Amino acid sequence: MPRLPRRFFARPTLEVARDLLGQRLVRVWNGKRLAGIISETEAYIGESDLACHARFGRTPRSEVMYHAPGHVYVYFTYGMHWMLNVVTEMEDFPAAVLVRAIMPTEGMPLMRERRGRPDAILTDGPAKLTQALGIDRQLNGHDLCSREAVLFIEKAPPRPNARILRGPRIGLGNTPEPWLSKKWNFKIRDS
DNA sequence: GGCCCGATACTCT
DNA sequence: GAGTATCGGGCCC
Repeated sequence: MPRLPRRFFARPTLEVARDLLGQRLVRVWNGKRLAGIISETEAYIGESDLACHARFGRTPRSEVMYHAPGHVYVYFTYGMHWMLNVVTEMEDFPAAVLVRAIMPTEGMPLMRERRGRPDAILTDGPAKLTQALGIDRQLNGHDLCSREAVLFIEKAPPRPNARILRGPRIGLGNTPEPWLSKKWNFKIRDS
């Protein structure tokens, strides 16, 4: 299956977040493929979105969100976790989709080694999947659409039985309304 | 299944 | 100095 082209990401963030569900996230590590089907995403859109890291404008951390669509924004949080985001919309407009969960399909032995936990909880959270795939600061700013990418997203066959659930974003804590309640979280529920 | 809590270090008003 | 786009362990159903 072909890789998603840059124009896929150069669209409204909510559309990208929804359409990323069911696609295959691939990490190439030492020539081996680690992959999984994206099953949960979340949109963060612009400086006015008070849950978005660009709410303070262009800073060293948020810089990558202002880059061209198809780049990857990887950030560190809670003193120990890495989060994977895909930059969307047009260059200089800061927006991204957080990948919150994947269903593992390839390279599970290495994922198990990295996680040291049961298969059922290998990649079912944003920090779990980065640990399983070996994604950290080194990949911040990486271009998913370049020929030499070691991280990219492949178009996967449609999932006819998949239902898409929408809800509020997770873990926003003190974020004020209306941002707290925006239904910008998307997930697949297979039936 | 659920709730509570500590770990941990980086970001920025 | 405060807050954080989380996880896992301990505990209780």
